[in-house]
Amino acid sequence: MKYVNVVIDNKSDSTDMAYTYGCNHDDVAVGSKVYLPFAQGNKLRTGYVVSIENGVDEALSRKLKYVESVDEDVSLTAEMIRCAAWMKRRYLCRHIDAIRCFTPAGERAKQKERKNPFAGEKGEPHTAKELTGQQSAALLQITQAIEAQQHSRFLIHGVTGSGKTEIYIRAAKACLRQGRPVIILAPEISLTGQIIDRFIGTFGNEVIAVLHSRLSLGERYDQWKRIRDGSVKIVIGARSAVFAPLARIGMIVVDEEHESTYKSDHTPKYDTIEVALKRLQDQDNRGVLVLGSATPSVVDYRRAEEGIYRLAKLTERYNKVAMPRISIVDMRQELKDGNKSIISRELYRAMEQQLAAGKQVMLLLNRRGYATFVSCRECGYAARCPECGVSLTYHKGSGKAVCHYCGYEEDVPRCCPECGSKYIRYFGSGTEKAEETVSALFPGYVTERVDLDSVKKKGELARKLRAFRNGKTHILIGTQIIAKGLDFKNVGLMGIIAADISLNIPDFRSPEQTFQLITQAAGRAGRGSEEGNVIVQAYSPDHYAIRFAAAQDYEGFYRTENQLRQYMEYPPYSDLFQIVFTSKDQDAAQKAAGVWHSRIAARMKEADRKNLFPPQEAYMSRIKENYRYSMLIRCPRGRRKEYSDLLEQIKEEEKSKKKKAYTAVIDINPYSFV
DNA sequence: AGCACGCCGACT
DNA sequence: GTCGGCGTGCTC
Repeated sequence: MKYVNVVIDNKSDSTDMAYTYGCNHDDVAVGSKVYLPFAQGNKLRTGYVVSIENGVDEALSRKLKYVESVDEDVSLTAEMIRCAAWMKRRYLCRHIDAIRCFTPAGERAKQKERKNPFAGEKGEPHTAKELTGQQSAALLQITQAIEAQQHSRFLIHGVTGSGKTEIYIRAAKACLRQGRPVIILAPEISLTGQIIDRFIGTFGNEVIAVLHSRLSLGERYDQWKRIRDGSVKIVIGARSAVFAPLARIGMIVVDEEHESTYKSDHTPKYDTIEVALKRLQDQDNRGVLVLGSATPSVVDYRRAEEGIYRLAKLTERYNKVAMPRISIVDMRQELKDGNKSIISRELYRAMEQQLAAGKQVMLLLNRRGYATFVSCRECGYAARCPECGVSLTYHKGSGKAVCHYCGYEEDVPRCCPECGSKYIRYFGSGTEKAEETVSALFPGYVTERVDLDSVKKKGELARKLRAFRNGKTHILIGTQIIAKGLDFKNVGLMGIIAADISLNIPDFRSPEQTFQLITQAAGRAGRGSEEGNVIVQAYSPDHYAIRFAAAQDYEGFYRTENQLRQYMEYPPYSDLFQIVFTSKDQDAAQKAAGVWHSRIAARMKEADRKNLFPPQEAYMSRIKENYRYSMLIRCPRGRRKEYSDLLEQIKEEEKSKKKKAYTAVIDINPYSFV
């Protein structure tokens, strides 16, 4: 007889703990999925074994119940259970929510036979390319680490077209030689076709599982089983593929590591790179982490500087293709010269020229988020919080400009405080008109728009991209969706309509995101043999993010941004904890936020109170009939445990409360603050 | 979260 | 009597 500690799979906060059961099944182990009686009634519930004990005390043994059966089909490994326990603490989520990340979706469909969706895919036949000196040097370090079977971490900083995929493939080969599987993560699997083709071409589809959002529940389950049973050696997928049921993982690659999609926005709100690191550090894996990006996040580049990652730089492009030419258009000057259109004269001329020469044009409309900011079209002034440095957000109701971090607010000025101009506006809307404007300006050419609204229908995105690839569409207007990873040979020009939109989103990362966006977008132009052109339109063309992006100077941008982060105490020099309170009852949400605020304050040392920002009504204050209040805590570097313990204690106290009229959701280092 | 218990009013 | 409404409290 064994005694097993089990986490029950239900949706309650108050049962978020391990319960001890007796178990007479020999095959039970840490990670086993078990069926057992729980609470009243004799219906069987599901649970997962998180630890095993030799005995229990007398009081416990009196109320002990027994595990009814063990489901060997879908049991997890001890390594997964260790990772889930770590996630529970790190992201302050329920234990079962962390465990569920590792379990197969779509079990209900598991009886049915389904075809293997990749069967018959040939992929691009692998042609071994000659590596550049820089590629060889990076690869050598990585393969040495793989062969030593030691945990280590790499950050590959490689410009677009420098051949990162080739390194991933050869490193994967080294892993497979050791008999160890690999995980390849990509920000969005629909844009990863070329990488998948090359992997299938190299390794064959029998050993590869591609996980993507279009898989049905049944297909998902089948893939999970293939991976768990050991026939799959390479898993390719978006962030959730980091939970793939592999044993002895040799390597996890995180391609385009700076992308925000690696941060989950659902519970648990995990950071994929942190989870990958945790799994690879485990004694059962001891694998290698490889991050790759042309524009590494400031946080990760700093870690490389500190020696937490080994840095490999790839500065040469394959075939010595020239980097694109980036020019900046000062939109303030356009206005002064009487051009009120969203298309500058320079962009118009360049489009005309490229289209006449038979080239295609892409226009990027980075209409991100819902927040509108206050800015002056004449001098580029944008209202910012004097304390937090982030853009102030315009609130229609009160007519005030508000800081989403600390709650600072001021009246929206009637004219610009810098130059006195009356052209001070609430920016952020009106960009929908771009398609209309462009179609009107270029009536002889076919224009299409690609954004989340226009490609909701299945297959719509693929159809539009195909039309552009075939040359049926001449001008493609789109949101971020078109800036990433796509590879069109005939694009002669990429125009960024309003770079200030991403520069002024109310987030400390806005300069970083702007730099990344311009750099990534620039990578879309001139993928063929010729040099590409990029035009960046901005009202604040002198901003360092835009200047360094145009100069294609990552290091310069990083040094400036890193200094600012240090000065302002933003990540990597702190972690930001966000707590969002939601309730159908506005009063209850507001009250809860106030109660948490004073409780946290009471537990903090006086010197730390400056890191606790007062709760405020969330900008999207009513989503689906719920009222939302949010609160931000800045956790200084090195004190993460202390701060999360504090929050865990408050969560624990709340758990025992009779009934709650609100829900509190904690997000560690969130990607959106609105 | 479920589910049962129990305390109350309404109905055979 | 006893059926069922939902408020309360517990789950190894």
